[in-house]
Amino acid sequence: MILTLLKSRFADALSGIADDPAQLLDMIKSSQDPKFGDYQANCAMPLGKKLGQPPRDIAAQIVERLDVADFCEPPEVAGPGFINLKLKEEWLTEQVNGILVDDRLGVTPVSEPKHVVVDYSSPNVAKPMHVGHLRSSVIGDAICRILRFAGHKVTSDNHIGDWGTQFGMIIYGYKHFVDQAGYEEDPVGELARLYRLVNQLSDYHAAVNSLPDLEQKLSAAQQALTTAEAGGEPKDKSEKKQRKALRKSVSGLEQQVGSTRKIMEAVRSSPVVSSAADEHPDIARLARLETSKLHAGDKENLKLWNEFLPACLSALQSVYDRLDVSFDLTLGESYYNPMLADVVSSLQEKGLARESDGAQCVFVEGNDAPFIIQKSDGAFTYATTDLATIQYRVKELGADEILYVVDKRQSEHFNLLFQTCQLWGFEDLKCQHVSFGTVMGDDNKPFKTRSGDNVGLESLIDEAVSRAAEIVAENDDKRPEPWLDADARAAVSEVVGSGGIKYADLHHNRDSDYKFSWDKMLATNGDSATYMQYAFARICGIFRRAETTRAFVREAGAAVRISTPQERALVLQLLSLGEAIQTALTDYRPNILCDWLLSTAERYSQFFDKCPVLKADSEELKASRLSLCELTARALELGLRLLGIKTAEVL
RNA sequence: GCCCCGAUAGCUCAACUGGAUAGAGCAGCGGUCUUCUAAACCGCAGGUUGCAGGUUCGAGUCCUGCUCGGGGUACCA
Repeated sequence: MILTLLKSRFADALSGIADDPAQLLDMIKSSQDPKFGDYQANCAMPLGKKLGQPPRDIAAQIVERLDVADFCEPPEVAGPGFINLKLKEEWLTEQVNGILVDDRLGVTPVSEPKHVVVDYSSPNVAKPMHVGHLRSSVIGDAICRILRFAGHKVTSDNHIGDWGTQFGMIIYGYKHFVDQAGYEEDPVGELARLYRLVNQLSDYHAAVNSLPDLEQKLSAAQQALTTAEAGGEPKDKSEKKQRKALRKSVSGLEQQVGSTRKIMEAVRSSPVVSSAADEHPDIARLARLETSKLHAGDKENLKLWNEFLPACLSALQSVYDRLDVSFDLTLGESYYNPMLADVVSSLQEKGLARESDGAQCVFVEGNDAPFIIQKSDGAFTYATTDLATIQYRVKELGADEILYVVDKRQSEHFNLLFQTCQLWGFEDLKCQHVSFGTVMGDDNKPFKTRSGDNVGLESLIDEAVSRAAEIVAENDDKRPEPWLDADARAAVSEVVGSGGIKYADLHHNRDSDYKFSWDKMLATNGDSATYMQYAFARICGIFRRAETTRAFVREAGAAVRISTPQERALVLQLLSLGEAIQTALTDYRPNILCDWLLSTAERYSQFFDKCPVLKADSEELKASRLSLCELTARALELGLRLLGIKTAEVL
C-alpha cells in the first residue's frame, strides 16, 4: 500500500526529531486537490508547535531527512508547512503492473486477524420484514464482506427474535382466529395476519382505556397554555421556556389523542374486527400469558412454536436470497433461553445485580436507568439474552470483537450492555454498536405506506426490480437492434434493482437518517449503483468488440503504460483500494468504499472518453489500455461485491 | 426534568476524525455522439457550514451558551 510505504519512510525521517511519531504518521493522507500532489503530510505543524520552532523549518528538516527519491518526485513544502508528495510515473507504472494478475488488487491481508462476530438483520420472525430491516441487513452484510476480504475471521449471526411476546400473540391468534384454509395455503401470510389482528385488538383496548385520561390531560394542558399565554411577562426567559414546553406537550397530547382515536375507529369500522374486540376484552394479558406458558414449557404452545418457526424462517430466507445476504449462524433468542437463569445468578454473585421495585437490575455508574435483567414477574428481558449471547460468543465462538448493526435509537441499551459486560468480566472483549439512522419518507417521518403501515421488504424489492425493468427496457429499446432478450432483461433488472436499493443505503453515512427516494435509488447517473454497473458494462463491451475476453487479456499480461493524465489518475485510484478498505473498517463505514467506487467509475469514464482503446495509436498502447480496462473491471467488480452488489456484462 | 444525536448549495447527501480555496449528485444554464454502451464526458452558476462567543498557525469538525428539529428516558425488543 502506498500509504504504508510513505509512513515507513516518514517514520525513519522523524526518528530523532519526534519521540512519538505514531500520531504524526496518521497525518499523512492522500491529497484532496491534485494540485497539491498525490499525498500530503501534515505533521510539521503540530511538531513545530511542540518543539517551539517554525513549522516550515520543521517541514524542511523532515524533507531533508526523508528518503523517498525511489518513488516520489522531490517533496515540496507549501503553505504553513504542508509536505506535498507526487509519485513518480515510472514507479506508478511498476506498481500497477505488479497487480495485473492479482485478484486482491495488491491489498494484503491484515497481519493480525481478529475473530469478529457481526450481529445484524435480527428481525422478529413472527412478522414480515419491513424497510426497517433493510439497513441492518445491507450494512451488516457489507461489513462482513469487507472484514473477510481484509483477512479477518468473521462469524455473521442473525440474532432473530423467535421467543418474545410476539409469539404469544400469534399463538393466541392461532387458537382463536385462525383461518385454517388460509393457514394451509400460506402459513406465514396467515400468521402475519393473526399477529396484526391480535396487535390491533390489544391496541384497541389499551386505547379505549387510556382515552379519557389522555383527553383530560390534553384539556388541562391546553388550559395551562392559555393561562400562560394570556398573563406573565412575554420576555421573561423562564416563562418563555415554560410556554414552549407547554406547547410541546399540547401538540404531543393532541397527536396521542388523534392516533388513539384512529386506532378505535379502525376497529369500529369493521364489524368483524369490532365484534372480535368485544369478545376478547382481555386479549393483551392473555397473549402475554401464552408467551409465559411457552417459556414455561407448555406442551401445546411449544408444539405450535415448533410448527410456526420453520415456516417463518423459510419466509425470511427467501428475502435474504433475494438480497444476497447470508449468515454463518442464525441463533435466535430461544437458543439462549436455557442460559438466562445462570446469567442472573452470576451477576448477583458478583454483586452487580440487585433487586429494585421487584426487578433484578444492574445499576451502572452515570446512568439513571437500570439495566433490567429480570422483570418483577420473573421473566427475562432482552438485556439478559444479550448478556448470555456475549458470554456464548466469547466462550464458545472465541470472539475478539462483537459488532451490533442496530438502529441508533438503541444506543442507551448498548451503553448499558457494554458497561455491564465489562464489569461482568469481559474486559478484553471489544464491543461496538454500529449504529445507523432511520429511513425517512417525503414528510421527514419514518418511511411508511400511505395507510401508515411499515413498508414490506419483499414488496420494496419487487417494486425496485419492476422499476428497474422499465428503465432497462426503455434503454434497450432505444438501440437500433435490442441487445437483450426477455430473460436477459429480467436478469439485468434484478441486478440493477437490488443494487440500487443496497447502494442507496450504503452510500450515506450510516449514522445519518436519509430520505427514501425511488428516483435517486434507481437513478442511472451520478452517485448511484447503476453508474458503476454501467462503467463495468462498458468495459465488457470493449472486450466483446475486440473479440477477446477478460481472461485472455489478463493471461496475456501486457504491461500498462501511462500516456495521459486520465490513465495516471485511474492507475493511482486503482492502487488506493487498500486505503479505502482500511478507512472503511476503522469505524465500519461502508460509505467510504462507495466513495472509492464512485471515484473509480468516474475516472474510468473520463479515461473512456479521452483514451481510445481499440483505436489506440499503436498496438502496444492498445494492449496497455486493454490491460488497464481489465484491471478496472476487476476493481469495480470486487468493490461492488464487497458491498453485496452484483454486476452485469451488458446493461 | 435528565441524557444522547443532528442543523452544510434550491433538493438529497459527503467531507478520510483539526488541514490548504467546504465537495458530489440531482435540479438550472451552455457545450460534446458518421468513432470502444450519450445509463457518458466537459464547462458555468450556486455557501457567512443554525446563531453568538471561545480554544490555535489553522475549526463544518474541539469547548461554552442560545435557537430549532429528532430520538431515548424501569420491567417491549
